Amino acid sequence: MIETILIDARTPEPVIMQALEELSACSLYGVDCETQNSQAHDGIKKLGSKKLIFDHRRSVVTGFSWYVDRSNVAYYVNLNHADIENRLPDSFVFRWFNAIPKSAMGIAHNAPYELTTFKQRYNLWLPNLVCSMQLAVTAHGPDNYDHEVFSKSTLANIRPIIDSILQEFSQYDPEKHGRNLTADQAFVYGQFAGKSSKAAHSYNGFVDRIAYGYGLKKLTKSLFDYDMTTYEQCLNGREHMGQLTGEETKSYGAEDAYWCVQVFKALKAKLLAQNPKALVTFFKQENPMIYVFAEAQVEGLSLNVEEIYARQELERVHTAQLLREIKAALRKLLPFDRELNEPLAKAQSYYAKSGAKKRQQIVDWVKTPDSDDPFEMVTQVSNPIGNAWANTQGNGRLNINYWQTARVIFYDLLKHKPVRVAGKIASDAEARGRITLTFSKNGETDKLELMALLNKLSSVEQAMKLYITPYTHLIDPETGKVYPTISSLLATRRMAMSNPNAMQLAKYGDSAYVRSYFESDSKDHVVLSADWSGVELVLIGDYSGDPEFARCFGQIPYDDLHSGSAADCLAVKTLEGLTESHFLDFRYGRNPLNYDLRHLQSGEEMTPQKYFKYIRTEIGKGANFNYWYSGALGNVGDRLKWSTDEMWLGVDRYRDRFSVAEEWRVNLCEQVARYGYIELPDGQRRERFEATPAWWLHMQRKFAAQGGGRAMENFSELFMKGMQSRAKNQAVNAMIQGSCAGMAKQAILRIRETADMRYVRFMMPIHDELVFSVHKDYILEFIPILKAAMNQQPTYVKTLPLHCTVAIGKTFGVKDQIELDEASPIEGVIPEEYEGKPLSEHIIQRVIDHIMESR
DNA sequence: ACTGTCGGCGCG
DNA sequence: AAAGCGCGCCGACAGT
Repeated sequence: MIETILIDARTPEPVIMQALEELSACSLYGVDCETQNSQAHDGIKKLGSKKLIFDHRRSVVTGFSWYVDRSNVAYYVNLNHADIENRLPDSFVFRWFNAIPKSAMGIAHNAPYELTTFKQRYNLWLPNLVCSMQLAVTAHGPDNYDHEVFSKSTLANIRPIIDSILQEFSQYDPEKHGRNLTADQAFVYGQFAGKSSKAAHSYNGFVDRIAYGYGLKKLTKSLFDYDMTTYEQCLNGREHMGQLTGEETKSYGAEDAYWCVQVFKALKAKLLAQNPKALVTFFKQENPMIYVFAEAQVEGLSLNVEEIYARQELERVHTAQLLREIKAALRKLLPFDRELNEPLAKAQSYYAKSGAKKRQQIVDWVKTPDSDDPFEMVTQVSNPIGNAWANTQGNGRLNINYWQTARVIFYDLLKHKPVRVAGKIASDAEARGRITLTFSKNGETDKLELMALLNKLSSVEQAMKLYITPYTHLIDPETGKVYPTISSLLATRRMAMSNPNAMQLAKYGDSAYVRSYFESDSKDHVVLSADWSGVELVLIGDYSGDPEFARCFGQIPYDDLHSGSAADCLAVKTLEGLTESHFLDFRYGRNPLNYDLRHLQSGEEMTPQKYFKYIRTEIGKGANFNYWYSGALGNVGDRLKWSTDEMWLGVDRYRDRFSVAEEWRVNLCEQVARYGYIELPDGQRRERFEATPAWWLHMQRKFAAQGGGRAMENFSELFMKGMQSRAKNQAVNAMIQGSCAGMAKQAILRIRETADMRYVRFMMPIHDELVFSVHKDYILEFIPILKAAMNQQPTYVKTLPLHCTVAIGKTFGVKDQIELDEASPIEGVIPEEYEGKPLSEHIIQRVIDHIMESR
């Protein structure tokens, strides 16, 4: 590290002048700001106990640091530290800002944060800023590591679960059992191999430990073997940065400004040597997005605050009533058997351990008298509604819908045979569906009633805990807005959103209403959303050159790929001998061969039209994604109740239709197995060392070093096989989703250049969808600009035409959004003859007027 | 009281 | 032989 100089009210002017002169002559500098969030609004503070969220509208900049490349000093400025008398006024920030040369490049780690803060507090956009964290994302994935380090690291982290692995896999025979694991085997396998587990004992945990990482401290460690001071060390027990003096903070603050430059230079050099194409993409595509992210955060999203609180009120009353009914329904079904359910106790250790306690809690609650008061009623048991209302936690109380309780109810009290998915006992929505079906077949009405009530409760709980409650905490009381963070730090370089994540708004089902709480920026704006049509599949078609894809996607409007896949899948056994043209008959209500059309889960009879729509999406679209990202049809097969043989028969059928694309997929898998990475057309790579034979050998050695003999060998082979095929699937997925993400970024950047941004604001990306707030008088002009930006993608798509559809509405609500390219008639606005077709400009104007009148 | 882990579910 | 990928977020429990 280098020397750091504190600049505060005591600093002699010549020192300041010298520092600013150095800055004004530089071409590269690092910058970092320190903030404290003690002024955050109450809602965010409430969330503060669970996770750190910045209320950037109220954050106080305690100071900032900068470092000029190759200098021997870094500076830290006291703006709002505890030594009040030494603070410098805001004017210093402007003086500093003005000293930055126009041509200089600034580096910050997590630059959107610096951008947002300087904009919010001083109304300054730091120019030419480059994010060293974003560069790390271009340089490596979140789960990539130095192969040397990988080779040297032992698998010691597996030790906590090694006994259960050996125990469960002692009787496992790969020849005989294959993928058919018992519940306990599946559990322990999942503990180590789980895709989304970050547990220390898991493989992901192992990788996490050795990964380069994205955080500045981890990168500095992995690139320079330097241990930076941590935030906690710097705070040293104090609550926030504002409680430290400038002197106490200076070296911590300045470290960041120094090291982000070093990280930038190291990663840039590495990319220049290994993959210059990706470096170009970084500067022209990935890094410019940091300004988009910062702008989106500064502006935030407008919410209908009144409706949110009204809904909260309503659902509280609703939940109280549901709980009364659930209690009554349970009362009818009690008591439990005297003894615990033996097979369940064997299959589920938590049940053996605490099943009796759960039973007792249920019995006790049922005995508790109901209350007419909703608050009392919803706080009798633990649930997201009551807990948010009373501002409390579960604290060991009964939660009716918690998976353990649910399983005690389903498999103990109601005596349903445990539903298993891949060996593991399940209690999710699908399992509940199957259980309901059984009770329905048996005519067990009391049990059916309970199931229905529990489903209702879980639906309300989900909407409240995922949307309503967090929103009430995140809404800024002054603006009625939320200020989500958008980032692109994912393995595929897709974008993500958090606090709140508006990408995960329900579109169907009971909580779809939440979407309508998201509003345009002002009363004379609309929410405009544009979706690419089938873009992931179009890309597979484009990259592979497959003639069947070309037939489908070679012209606008596209033909329908999902129906053909759906028909193929149904033909395997559900509707034997079904052809695509017979399936298409269903769309128009025809069923000349009198097929028996039923819902796959409930068995309910369906009209041909409804069946068509349902199957096309669930099975057709499902099969397409299932296949290309897995090389098989496991999910679809489960839904269609296929045996293994039937599944592979379905796969053969599917592959036959797309033999060229299949060859492309296989080649891509071979590529990643050979080179350890795949490369997108923009040069960005996704590394998957896990796909290579070298990885296999390393892992074999690592497992062997852990001992355990035959059982461990069997376990490890099962894992390694699974991991290798997963890595290949990830490569295919990264190729497609990564390209889509690049297209979305290109489109957003292009729109900022070509549209009049005084009348349009980018609200958020939703992967294949871009959402804007647009002034009513600018919509007609904007749409062609938008479509050109989205559909002209020379980097990614070479042969097939791209297509997108636009919808506008008063809100983002499903019912409010009016489709402009696949119209549904509205009386007096959209004439009948436009059904399913694009609207003329004249009619679009009528739609706009219609929306404005409805305000 | 805090952390790590897990099941579950919303989206593309 | 093979058996979807990518996320963010919540709440309960177990271990400390």
